[in-house]
Amino acid sequence: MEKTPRAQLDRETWIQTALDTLADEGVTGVRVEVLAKRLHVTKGSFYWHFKDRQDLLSGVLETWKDGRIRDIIKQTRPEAGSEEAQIFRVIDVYSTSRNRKGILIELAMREWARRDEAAAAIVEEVDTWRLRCARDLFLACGVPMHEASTRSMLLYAYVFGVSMMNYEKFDGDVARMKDDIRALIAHSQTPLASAQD
Amino acid sequence: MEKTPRAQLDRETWIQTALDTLADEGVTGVRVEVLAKRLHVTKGSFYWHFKDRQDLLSGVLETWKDGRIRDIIKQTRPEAGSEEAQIFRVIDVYSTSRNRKGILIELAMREWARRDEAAAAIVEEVDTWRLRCARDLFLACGVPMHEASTRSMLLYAYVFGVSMMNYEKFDGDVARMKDDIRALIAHSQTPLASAQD
DNA sequence: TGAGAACCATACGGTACCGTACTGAAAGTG
DNA sequence: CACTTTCAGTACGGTACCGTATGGTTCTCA
Repeated sequence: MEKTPRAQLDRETWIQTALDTLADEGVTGVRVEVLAKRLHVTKGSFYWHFKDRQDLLSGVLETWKDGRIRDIIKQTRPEAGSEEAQIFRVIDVYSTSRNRKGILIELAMREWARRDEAAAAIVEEVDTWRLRCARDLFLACGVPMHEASTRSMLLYAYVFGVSMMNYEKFDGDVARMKDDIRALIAHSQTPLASAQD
Repeated sequence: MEKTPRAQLDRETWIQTALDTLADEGVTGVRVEVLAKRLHVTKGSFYWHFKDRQDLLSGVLETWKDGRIRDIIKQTRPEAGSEEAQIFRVIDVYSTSRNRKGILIELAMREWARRDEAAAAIVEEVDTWRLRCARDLFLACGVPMHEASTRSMLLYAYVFGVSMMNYEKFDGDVARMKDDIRALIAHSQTPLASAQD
């Protein structure tokens, strides 16, 4: 991940390392000298590429925003007939244990946004894109406008919320519960059909 | 809130101040000298009441756990006939902008739990209590077991998730959406009835 | 009232950061 | 080959913490 002892670093490498650290430790954990140690250089390098720590953090925000918006557009690109599968996929991206790093970054960004105006603006922009794209999928499924808005909101609140819970000791069949919840969010009128078998 | 210049402090006061700071700044923000400044004393006081910073943090965890479990038990105490109202109330406690401080502490605890075993264990214990109590409410409404588990899980994932989102720019009628989501989570088979009017 | 306990202040050493100034090396360019 | 640009290292001052040691108050109660 971070070998190549003699290659020159660039802004992008620093930002990626900052994102890794952000996932593990939160914003307060992305510190100049810590990143430098992770990259096996000294901070002399850092202050060549960045004005100061805030400059790095701004770069992190931009990089994250661009990536998230690009991803959501790709995932919800119109594909007539497979809209429901796309909805399922959007749910799975952040609610299954795959993509653990993405989930951790997501949570760290929101923690950051609670205490920083700039981060809050970025998260709001990303959330708005996601909600609109998900709503369009519901609309393409024939769901009326207001209900489409409501379901996309429930969808994202659920995926972010579930990634924050510790439910291991609650119920053995978590997988089945998650399937049922996914169906409840995505389907229209007969939720929890699988609860009857 | 913190006047009374000559009153003696006790453990409880320090822990409450720590909880306030936790809500605002997260765990990394509860620092001994910062709390001391907030209480207008020096850390000489702190180290009389606590062995070290970790001792305080353990106290915070215990205090929070006890309060949350007491609250959830009170809120879900069997009241024949008003189970649905109780479910609504459980949703509202953490998904409306009232109780802002409680929500912030909740989020900070989960952030903490991601990086600390002890905090994770406490959050898991609290979550398990809440999920079980909510499930019992659904059972009292006549919902079958597995569906009751599923709905209580969706309930908490939603309330914690929505408290983390920035959706102001998405849809004007957030209040109506929240009502519909609440109905979708709580009611059985005809969700989003209000979407038809 | 005087001895001890309870509580807080002061002062200190140690660590982990940020940001700056300056030096040094390597790589590109005429 | 000089010469410049691009990058990284070293060294420094400053701040904000943690935890300890020790001393000073104020309260309690025999």
